[in-house]
Amino acid sequence: MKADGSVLVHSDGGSYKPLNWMSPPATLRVSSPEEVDLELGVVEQWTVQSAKTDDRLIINIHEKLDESSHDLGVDPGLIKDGVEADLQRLLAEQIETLGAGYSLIRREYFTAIGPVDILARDADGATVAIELKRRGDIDGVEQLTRYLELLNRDPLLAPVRGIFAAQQIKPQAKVLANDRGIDCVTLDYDAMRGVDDSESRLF
Amino acid sequence: MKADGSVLVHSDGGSYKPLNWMSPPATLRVSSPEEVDLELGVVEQWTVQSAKTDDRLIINIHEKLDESSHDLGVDPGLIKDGVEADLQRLLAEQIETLGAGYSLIRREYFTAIGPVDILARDADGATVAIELKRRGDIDGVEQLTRYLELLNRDPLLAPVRGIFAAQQIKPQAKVLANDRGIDCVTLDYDAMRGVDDSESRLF
DNA sequence: AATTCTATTTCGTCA
DNA sequence: TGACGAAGTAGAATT
Repeated sequence: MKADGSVLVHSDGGSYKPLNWMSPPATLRVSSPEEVDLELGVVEQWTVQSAKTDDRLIINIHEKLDESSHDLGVDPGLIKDGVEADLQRLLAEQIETLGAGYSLIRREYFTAIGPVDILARDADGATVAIELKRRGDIDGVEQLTRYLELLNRDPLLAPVRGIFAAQQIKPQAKVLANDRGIDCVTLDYDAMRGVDDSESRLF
Repeated sequence: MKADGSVLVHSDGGSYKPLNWMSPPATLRVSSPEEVDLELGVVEQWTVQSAKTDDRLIINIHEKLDESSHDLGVDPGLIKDGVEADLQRLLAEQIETLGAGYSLIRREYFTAIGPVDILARDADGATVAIELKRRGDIDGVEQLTRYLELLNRDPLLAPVRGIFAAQQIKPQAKVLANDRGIDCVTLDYDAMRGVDDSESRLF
């Protein structure tokens, strides 16, 4: 039973799909043989009632092997690493994708308002801040703009150019970026991964 | 962890789908900080390796709240009740679906070689054995044939006719049934359920 | 918020 | 056993 009232009935094998279940939100009512007339051999009956619909899951428990409950606190949610992070790693490794003579300064360059995805140097030695997104939207351009304002106040770095790199850039974002003097680069993830994987391929 | 080596990582909410998992068959290797250099705060690392592919799921465990293991024996598998059982209950209640003057003797009439789904009496008082299937296949006809042979040896019941009832009957099964003098009846589950539900409907 | 589309899908059915 | 489609799909991306 999960904190939201959902209940999963699993077998001791097979896939991740339960034999049966009740989706949240739901409430559990436990009945003992003293309260309710249960089938012989049933020590407890669980009635899991969906809060939204009239669906209910009724579980007859014949034997209890173990019982324990733990408050796991607020669910931090699943953070999927691997897509944007991969893209960042690949671009850092293949920084010359952006142009000949580019060199990496560092990934995740921390600033007061957050980390810049990639900080690099172009062929002329000028600093370049790169914002990476899987899909390039206006939000990303705004974010990069804020970083650029901040970085350009640092005399050791200024002047800092911006590059907005994504697998796909929305027309609106492209217009906004150009308006602010930010270059746009469309990345070919498959090609980049191909270059990266070449050494581990069999043929 | 299930008996087949599969591992599910669940959050304390959300649906039945795990945050991450490894499908069976798989093997688990547990590493402690003494054996392997683990990140700070990680007390144990689980490596779940798929037996078929090179996929592996690596889990860093930061805190153990509880740990227990139970041998649940051979998985009896999921038996879905409600479809064939429902059909049997409905037909027993609406036995006249088979013809005017039919009456129920009993459901699940036990014999030495297994239970006959429904035993009834027709308008002429003759005994009728009914085999129910969702989809009528040759197997079902064979099964009913065996029951009929047995039942017809009982002088109190003989002669016993057979009816093969299903929502859908395969042409091959129909031919075989006719050849053995067994009648075929196609059942309309929705219509039968409609009749049954009429009293519990709001309008 | 509603809709469309993908999935380490899983699971059943049919050929 | 493999192909094909449905799922109480779930979950993400898009409108």
